[in-house]
Amino acid sequence: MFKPVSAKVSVPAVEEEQLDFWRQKHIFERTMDERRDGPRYVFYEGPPTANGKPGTHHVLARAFKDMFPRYKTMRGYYVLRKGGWDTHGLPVEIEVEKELGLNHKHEIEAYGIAEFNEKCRRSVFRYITEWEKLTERMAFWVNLDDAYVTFTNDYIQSVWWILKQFWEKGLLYRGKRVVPYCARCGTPLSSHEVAQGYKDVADPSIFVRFPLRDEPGTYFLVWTTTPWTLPGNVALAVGENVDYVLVEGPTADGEGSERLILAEALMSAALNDPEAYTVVERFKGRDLLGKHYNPLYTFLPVEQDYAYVIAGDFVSTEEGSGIVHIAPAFGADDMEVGKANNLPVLMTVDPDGTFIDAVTPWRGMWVKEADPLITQELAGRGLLYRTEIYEHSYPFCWRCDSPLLYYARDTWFIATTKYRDKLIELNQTINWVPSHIRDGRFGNWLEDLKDWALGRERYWGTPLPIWVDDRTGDMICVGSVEELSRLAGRDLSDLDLHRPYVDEITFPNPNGSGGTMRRVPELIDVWFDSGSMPVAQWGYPFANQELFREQYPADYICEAVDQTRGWFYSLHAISGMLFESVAFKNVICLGHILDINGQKMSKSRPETFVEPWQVFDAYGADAFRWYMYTSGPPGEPRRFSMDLVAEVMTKFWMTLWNTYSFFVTYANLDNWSPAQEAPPAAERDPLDRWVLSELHNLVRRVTDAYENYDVPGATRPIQAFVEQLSNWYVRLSRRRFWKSEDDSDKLSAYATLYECLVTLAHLLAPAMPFLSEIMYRNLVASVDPSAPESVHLASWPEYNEALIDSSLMDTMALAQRLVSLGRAARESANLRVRQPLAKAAFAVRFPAEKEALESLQGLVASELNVKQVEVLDNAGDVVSYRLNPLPRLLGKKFGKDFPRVQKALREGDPEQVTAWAKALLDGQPVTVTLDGQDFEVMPEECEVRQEAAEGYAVAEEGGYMAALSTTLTDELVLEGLAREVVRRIQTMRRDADFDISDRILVAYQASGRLAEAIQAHEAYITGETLADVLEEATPTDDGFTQSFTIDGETLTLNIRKAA
RNA sequence: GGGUCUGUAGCUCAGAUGGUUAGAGCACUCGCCUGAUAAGCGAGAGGUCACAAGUUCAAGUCUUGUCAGACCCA
Repeated sequence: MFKPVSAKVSVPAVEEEQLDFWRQKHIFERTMDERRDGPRYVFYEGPPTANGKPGTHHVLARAFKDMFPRYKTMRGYYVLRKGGWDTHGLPVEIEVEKELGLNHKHEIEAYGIAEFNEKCRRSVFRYITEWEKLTERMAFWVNLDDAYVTFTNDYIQSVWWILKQFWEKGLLYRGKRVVPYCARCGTPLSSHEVAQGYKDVADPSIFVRFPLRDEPGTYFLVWTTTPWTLPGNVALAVGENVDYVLVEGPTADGEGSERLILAEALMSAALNDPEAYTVVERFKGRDLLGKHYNPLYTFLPVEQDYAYVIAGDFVSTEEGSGIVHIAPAFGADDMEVGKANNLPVLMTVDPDGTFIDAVTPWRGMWVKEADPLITQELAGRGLLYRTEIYEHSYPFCWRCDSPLLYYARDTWFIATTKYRDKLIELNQTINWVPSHIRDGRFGNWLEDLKDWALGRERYWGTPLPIWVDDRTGDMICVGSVEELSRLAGRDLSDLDLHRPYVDEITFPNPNGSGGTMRRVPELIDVWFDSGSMPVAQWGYPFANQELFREQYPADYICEAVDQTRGWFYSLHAISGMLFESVAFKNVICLGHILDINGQKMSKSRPETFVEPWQVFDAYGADAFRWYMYTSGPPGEPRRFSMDLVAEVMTKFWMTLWNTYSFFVTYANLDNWSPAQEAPPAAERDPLDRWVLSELHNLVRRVTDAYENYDVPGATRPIQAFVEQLSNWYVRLSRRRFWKSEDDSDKLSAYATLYECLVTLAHLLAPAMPFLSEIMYRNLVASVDPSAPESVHLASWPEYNEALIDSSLMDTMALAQRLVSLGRAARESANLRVRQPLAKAAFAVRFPAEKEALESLQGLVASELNVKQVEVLDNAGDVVSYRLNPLPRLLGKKFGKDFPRVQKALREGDPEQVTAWAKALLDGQPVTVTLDGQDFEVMPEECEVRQEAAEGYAVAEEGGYMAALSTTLTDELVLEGLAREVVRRIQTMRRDADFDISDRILVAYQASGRLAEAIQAHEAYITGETLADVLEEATPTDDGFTQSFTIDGETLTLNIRKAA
């Protein structure tokens, strides 16, 4: 006996039961323990930060992370799933600053770095319980008890070790980098801080004349919105392929003429009075390269050559003049072309945002305040051409609201560019899903690789382990606590490796002749932390050397697509530079979750915001997960709402549940068990053979999809199969289960449906861990003591090629199509399905289909409730023909002539068409002659459509036709009425809440033809309704009584349970 | 400003290699069926396949451009 399964079910309740079972039996731990000798499959968990609540997008990522470890476990692999937490970085600091009401770095230092960092450490796990609850509830199996945590000394020490490897390879260096910088707060801002602070503002912008050194009276016309950067100017940039012009026009005072160089496309926008100028010469940007101009200012000494024209691919002809002023200290592009051309960096501004003393006219002045004064000063020298107001969006500090400056700071870099070719080469071996990421978003990023700016001037993070001699500048990179202890001359194994404690460690220069070594103030980028996890999660190389080797690199990782430049990159770069190996072999990049309107889901729009727990509580985790897998390609953004999960519930979860419930109900009634012998598959009913063929084909498809990391391919076909199983196989087989004789057909039906359900439980296990477990435990584990206790400990199913019969599958698809057409024909003639008809005739497209139809005629006949099924008879039933040449075949064959041939066949003379049609149906080729040219058409190249004669109800689609004979004999009418009576008794049984196996007594009173029908079909009616007695009698008060009118006849029925 | 991706019915999505009259599910209307079902079946309505040019006998599909959205970078 199986445990009874009610069709009514509370999904969250049954899922909670499974959670209890897994907890009590330690199933998750056992998925690893029992596979310990298996081959390794390695999954890396991209560490989330637990200082915010997990949301729907986390369910998405975790659902995708979970399925492959589960699948591979079922394939016999040992899959260690170590969790991890990302704990350092600015987002954590910002939370704590808010909490403490701190706004500036100096306030943090006044508060105390030790206390501040202690707050950070504690705040990291603020929502850890929420994360753990969510992870468990959705059944993401990852080991959180033994998770790696990036703030531990062991982790930091491994990161230090990596940095030291890079140091020894000469990859760590100090250089200048332009960063968005708030001068008032004295700190650079990270990109997400900058993104918060954009505002639309109107700034003054100016066009300035830069006089050519060798051509007096000629000027470059240059546009800028930041006059304060002009004292830092060292070059001008042009687009090499942009068209430029030299124009001549009047000077401002109208007393002479001057010559200006600017982009041709911008003449009308940039020139004061474009009509007044004439073009003297045209050239490309590249013709201007190297031309010198006289610098506007010379506040700082310069040794190398400068103040000439260079090429910049960022030069735009959308606005300005097409000639861009370059100040490497104050722009990222500027810095880059400056480096490339060996230009100086003129640092004219102090870190507090005021001009340095050397800039004498404006020394000590806040740069933005100096803007109008500089403009004035240029005007005084006749170099100002024009001023205007420019509206654009500009970033402001989100804390203090002052405008950010782009400002060059000294910082530490990793020379990733030295490994660029290696990283590109390694990337080619990674399987990216979707595949375009490899050479697109990620590949482009590697092509444009810049050195990794590693340093952060902050507090809560991994300290950069470089100590500098305060006298000689000698540097040491420390790679372990042991090494630091040795240098400091004392045991530091208990030292907290964070600031401020690590800053307090100083020591004399080990070369004996220097001063004191002190740590540099920087921390490192948190992305370096998470990218180090393949090594640092094990504390390698200080511990777990074996484990590391066995768990590197990862077979599979999965995160959202924004990690392309985040974790995916940091993993890849560190791994490539450290080991010249990839860190991961397969990766799925997920698109983002959007709300139902296609906008980013936000709590500020509560009507479209969905919390994960709402979904778990309403529909459970399986339906939630299933939606994520099946709703579209993984890399695409997906819209999300409760209703979409509800659809999964009714269309898939419930359909499968009820098929399962149906099976268990009848198997228990019949005392069936899987131990009972059933006929071999080949000897079973065609319906059984068909569904088994579909099943084994499904196993093949799903397995292939899993092997290719194709998630929709591993899930959507299961849904389609379940639909077929429920609405075709079970619906058509129902009678086989409730026939009372224990014959071999019934055993075949049970064995077939059982195999389908058990196989489905396995195929679904990685995607729907709950429902698959419920089914498996009841159908398998409860009856077979030797079977694994959980489906997640079981083996993945194998398919049997011999059972896959593609012609049977085609045949069944044809039968379904013809039945559907037959129903449409009934509809058109208003013939209800309960009314039996004498005949259904079909037109099919190919001779093979004729045989197929014949092999399933019983099934088609019973579905359509007709006595006879046949293929249309050309002689009698068909009145006309139409021809439909098939473009796929004939288009290629006839090329340009195809449209003419097509027209001739489709719209030709009816007599000719009939002759052609008959020939084609006989398998003969026909020849179409057009303008003396012959075109031979083979039977398979042209479809023949047939139209039925009078007396048929007809429906047609795509070359197929169903024709139902509409003539009703007395006999058919009586049979139809008997079915009406059966249906009404069945409805009454159900309304009376009888058990499906209860036997009943029926009394009736009926008029005319109804009475006749009941008498004629008494055995049929009693058999269908489990009636012991069917007698004409006056209804008593006993039992249930109801009256009906059917086709004008009256009927009163009384039913009660038999004793 | 640059890169990658996307745009097919009111909604969610399918539509190798160009080829018949562009499909499914949901939702809506009408009808049917029901000893498993939160169900099932049939019909109706709903599409200038974002737009425009081009290649081709033939374009949702290929090319180019434009527009819109998402993400990343600047």
